[in-house]
Amino acid sequence: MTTKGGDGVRGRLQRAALDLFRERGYDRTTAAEIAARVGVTERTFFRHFADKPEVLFDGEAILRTALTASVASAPEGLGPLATLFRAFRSIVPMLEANRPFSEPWHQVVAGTPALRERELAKTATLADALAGALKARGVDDLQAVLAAQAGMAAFVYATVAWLADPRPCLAERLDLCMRELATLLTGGDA
Amino acid sequence: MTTKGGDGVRGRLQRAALDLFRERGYDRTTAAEIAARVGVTERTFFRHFADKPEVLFDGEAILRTALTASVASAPEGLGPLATLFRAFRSIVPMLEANRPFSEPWHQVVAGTPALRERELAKTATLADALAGALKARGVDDLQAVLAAQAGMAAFVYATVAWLADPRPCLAERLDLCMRELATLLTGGDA
DNA sequence: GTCTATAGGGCGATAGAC
DNA sequence: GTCTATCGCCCTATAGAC
Repeated sequence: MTTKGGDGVRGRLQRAALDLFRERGYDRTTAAEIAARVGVTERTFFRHFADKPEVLFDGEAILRTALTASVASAPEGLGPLATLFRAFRSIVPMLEANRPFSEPWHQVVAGTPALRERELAKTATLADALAGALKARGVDDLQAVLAAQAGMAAFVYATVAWLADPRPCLAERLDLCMRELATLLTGGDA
Repeated sequence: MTTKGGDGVRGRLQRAALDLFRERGYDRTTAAEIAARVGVTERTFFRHFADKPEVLFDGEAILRTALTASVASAPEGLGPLATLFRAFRSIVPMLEANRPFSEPWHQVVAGTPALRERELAKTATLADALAGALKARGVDDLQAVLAAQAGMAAFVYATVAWLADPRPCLAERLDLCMRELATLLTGGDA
């Protein structure tokens, strides 16, 4: 859900924002202060980001691209959930490389209602994209939406737990969540 | 996710807000205008609702109370998903009675990014509460969270489809979504 | 209730890249 | 010349402080 950001103004704004949110808290930090730390004006901040929360949510688009590409290239005949888990596993290295940035990022987001709300919106966008990618493979609408929602829930659970404690590793946690999901759906008497 | 609201100032503010959002759109409507239509000041609006979007999201607390009560009173030994579906079925009459209000409400919310974001937050709160209610019955954390998320996804899908088209009825749509959830895994090898 | 700071949009001006 | 990034200033509505 995050990325380090490049060397341009945009990336520097993102890192300055995270630093300031950690120092003073999200609502005690103004967009003008973030901009000032980077040496640009408040107006420039809002040209890069539609609103204040958006400065911390650049990463969703990257994850979305990687995950939908994986779904599209999955072998024929693989079931919807299995296809999704293959996709999640494929981005594990990316997430592991990004952990030093994701860890403080997640702490700030988790502790700030306005940012949690935006995170939910981004997660929903991602789930929608995954459902769409499944539909492109011939999965029907309802199945695609349910698989994407359930799969995302497992992915988020695994990721959050792993950010709180790196052991066991993310791949192991993902496998565990996926298996629990399977037993939930088949084992329970609905 | 909604309620008609009573005859008090609060309920009248909610209905005035929905009307105005439909007439002019959400962002072309100010909190002061909503207050004025009801005959109170802007300050009174913000005494009742923490922020502007909140005026349309009173219903979540009511649903949450009803659903968690149903989960708590479910028969022993019922599986997590079955427990949730029993709860969803129990509120079908309430939702059907509220349909005349929910239908325009959903159109406004679906068409307004700021409101969709708030709706996701409310849905997440509801899912958290359901996971908590399952845990109180002895379901372990991961299973409870996954069941609550998957169940909510099915519930939302059924409700949205039913708001778009009343036939088949909500109860039938719910049953269908629940059954599809169970067959998610059988379609492919996870 | 009143007063105020901040979010965030509109618009034209400026400066460099090409 | 155009295109793009930034600035600066004006504005209103939100929402918190008093």
